[in-house]
Amino acid sequence: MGEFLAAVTGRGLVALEIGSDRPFMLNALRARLPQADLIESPSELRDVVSEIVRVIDDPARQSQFHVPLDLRGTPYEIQVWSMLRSIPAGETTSYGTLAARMGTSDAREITKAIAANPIAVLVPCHRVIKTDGSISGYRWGVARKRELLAREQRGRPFELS
DNA sequence: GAATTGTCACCAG
DNA sequence: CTGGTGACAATTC
Repeated sequence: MGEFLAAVTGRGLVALEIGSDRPFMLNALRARLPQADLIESPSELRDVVSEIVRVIDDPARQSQFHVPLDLRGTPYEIQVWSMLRSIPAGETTSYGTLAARMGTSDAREITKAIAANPIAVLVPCHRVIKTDGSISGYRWGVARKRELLAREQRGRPFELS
């Protein structure tokens, strides 16, 4: 899937990026949290990383605990991200459906909020696809979105029409 | 699948 | 204000 970059604050996980260029990802992180003093400490992230690995490796199995998330965004974005977290593994929704649940008819408002999601996988924005069922875009590459969905579908292959 | 059209918040100029 | 632009949607071939 590529390299993962996880970052936590005192409140919880604040970023989870996927990519291939470590220095570039670090720069992006610094750009997003200019005030932050970055400390590399793999040992302190051990629990977080193990949960991420578990969610990716075996999405069907419910994860044993939840890493607290330090969601930073507009209230609207945070509300959208919370909805995403209620989508179970193996299921998908469309932008339009979420829009309706938020009371707007414009799927693009939702799209923007979702696209701003800083926490890959644990905020499952990859479970949102187009109304016709086709895979839409993904900040971290459509190929990764497809891979994540394929892994989640694998756990429940008989629900595919 | 691909192409076309409708549509609208957002942003740069 | 104008024009370009989307992690969209509905329709059509």
